[in-house]
Amino acid sequence: MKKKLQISDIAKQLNVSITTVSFILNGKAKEKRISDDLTARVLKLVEEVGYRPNQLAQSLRTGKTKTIGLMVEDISNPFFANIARLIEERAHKEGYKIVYCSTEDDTERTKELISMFRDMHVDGYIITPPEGVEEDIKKLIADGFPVVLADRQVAGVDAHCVIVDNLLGAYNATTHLIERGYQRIAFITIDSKQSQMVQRLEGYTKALEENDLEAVVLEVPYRYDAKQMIQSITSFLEERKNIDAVLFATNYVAVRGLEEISQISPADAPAKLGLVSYDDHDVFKFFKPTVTAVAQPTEAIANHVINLMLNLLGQKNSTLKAETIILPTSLVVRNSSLHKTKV
Amino acid sequence: MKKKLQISDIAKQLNVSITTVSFILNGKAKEKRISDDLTARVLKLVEEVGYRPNQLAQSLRTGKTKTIGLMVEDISNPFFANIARLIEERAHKEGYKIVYCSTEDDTERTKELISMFRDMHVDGYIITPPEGVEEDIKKLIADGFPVVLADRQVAGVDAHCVIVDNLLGAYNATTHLIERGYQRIAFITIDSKQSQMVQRLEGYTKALEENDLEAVVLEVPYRYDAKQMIQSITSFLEERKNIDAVLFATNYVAVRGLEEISQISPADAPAKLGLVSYDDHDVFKFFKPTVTAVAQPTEAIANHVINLMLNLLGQKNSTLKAETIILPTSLVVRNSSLHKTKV
DNA sequence: TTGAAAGCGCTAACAT
DNA sequence: ATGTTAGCGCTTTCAA
Repeated sequence: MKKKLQISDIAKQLNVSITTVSFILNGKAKEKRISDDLTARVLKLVEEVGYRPNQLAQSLRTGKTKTIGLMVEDISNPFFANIARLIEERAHKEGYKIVYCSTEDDTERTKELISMFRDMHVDGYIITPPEGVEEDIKKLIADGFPVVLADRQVAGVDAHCVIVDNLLGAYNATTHLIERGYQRIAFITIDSKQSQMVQRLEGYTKALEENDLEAVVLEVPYRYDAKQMIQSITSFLEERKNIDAVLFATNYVAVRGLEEISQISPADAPAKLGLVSYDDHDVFKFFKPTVTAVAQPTEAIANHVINLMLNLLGQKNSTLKAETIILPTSLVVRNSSLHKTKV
Repeated sequence: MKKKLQISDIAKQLNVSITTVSFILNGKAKEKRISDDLTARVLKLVEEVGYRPNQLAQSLRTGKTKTIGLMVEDISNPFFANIARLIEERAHKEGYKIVYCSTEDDTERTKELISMFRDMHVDGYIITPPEGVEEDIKKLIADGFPVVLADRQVAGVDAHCVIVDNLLGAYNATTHLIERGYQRIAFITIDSKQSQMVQRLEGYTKALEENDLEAVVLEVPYRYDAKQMIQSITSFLEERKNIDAVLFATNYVAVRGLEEISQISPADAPAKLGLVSYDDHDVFKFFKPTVTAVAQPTEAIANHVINLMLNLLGQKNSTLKAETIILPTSLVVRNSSLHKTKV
């Protein structure tokens, strides 16, 4: 076990004080008017012997860990995985580490994770909040921590936030289906009061109302496992044979729905049933027919989130006024939403 | 900003010394024969005021962070995402935090991540190593850190390791295709010398040799993006029209391959071409025909990995003899590998 | 049974 | 321009 070097070892070898080394290492050489020569020698030795400051000591002393906590709903969902990857990349470039985890949209779990992050002394929090964590987030903000919410808002919490125009996205998707001749369009979503879900429902409803069509909504409990979800969707569709199109509120519900749909009647069901899903997904490119999706601008979301966070982190007091950034979605038209009669 | 409580605040309020509180908090009350009454009072106050010890200070003092570093190839690949989730769950129960990240099989990136983990003072390392990190891992072990390798071995490194029987898995998959009447079976893999890939190739080759069939291998550069990969697979298949089955060495190559195959001739190509992929994937259930896969026992892998790690962590000296655990795979037979003539 | 005090390795105010 | 030194908040030895 190679003994860990300390700053005192460096200082001793060069016959200078610890302070001097510390200043140089922290880029304060100029400011403290330390000779260029000495600065160079210190840096050279540090490099040679591979000295690395003890981060724990640094953090204990400065109160900063250079770490950002990132909590997404589910890191194995490509939508969140992508955003996480992009955020991490930027953060690293700026000298921040990211520690991330999945909330699984579980209130208790999320509270624990927030508490864990506090214990770890992360410098900032990026969160896709489930329901029921309003108070915890308010507390975070009240305690002066930089907080950026992503993907969804939290009512009554004045936090920086990056979301997409969910209402418009769902509205456009629905309108698209109507334009292609579909008339009995169902909306299959989960039983969540999260802002993004509520807004999608509103967009769907609005489009139908404008066209004097009737809304048919199935809310599947979020906690249902794959099998239960499929079952639920099955009986819903069974009982409403006249439905001619489905808009799924989110990709994982759509994936379950597709499993179901491809089983009912592998050959012709997809042909008869119009399909659109919120959130794109790899599977959609493989399904027959390929599935139309409301794609979210993951890159833009990630960029705005990390920019906001870095700004807050740069601030002395995180007193910037809370800013909500709303990004547009785009409709990726594939084969599952062609004109009804054309199929 | 609520002021953070310290251990001294607790001590003061109860008129006892810091030491006493510390002992009690660390479960040494009995050992130090502190009165049950006092113990109870301290615990009660701690609970009431919500005191939480400063982990940074604790770690600095004890040299332990109760954190395990987990580096997988790609956290957004369901295979790794699953393993990571299971490991994290167990680790939490044992009081450990997991900080994870993706190596993307990039040597330099991995070295940096190892170095980052060292800086963070993680207590143990779980790694799916890319090529070229032998020395870094040896160093970790030499320096006395608990290290567990997963999914692949590293030649010349005597580390604890959990893998599957890749040779047998590929052998069985190939034999399965042969039994169903396929004769010109290609193996599409990536140009990696990682143990698991080499072993899969060996299994494929062995099965062919035993049946006097000829091996036809395409090695796609790992660095290729989706488009390049597809292109590479396209020309390979174009030039070898007589191929009647393909064994993909890993799921993401298979996904690219399927994109290609479904495009060449959406209708009949899949029917004529036998398909099996190493690693299961959601997409395989949706493809027409559904794709046969060599499934890895993710749960067992995760369990063995975390058990090994916890054992090492419990040890005073990590001098346990390095142990390699080899788990069996299973063949999930779907429609893409039915008997050739039956299709 | 409990307490005083010495660090863990670093930063930065203060002194020179 | 560089050095001395007091902590950051905790654990643990040694003493009482």
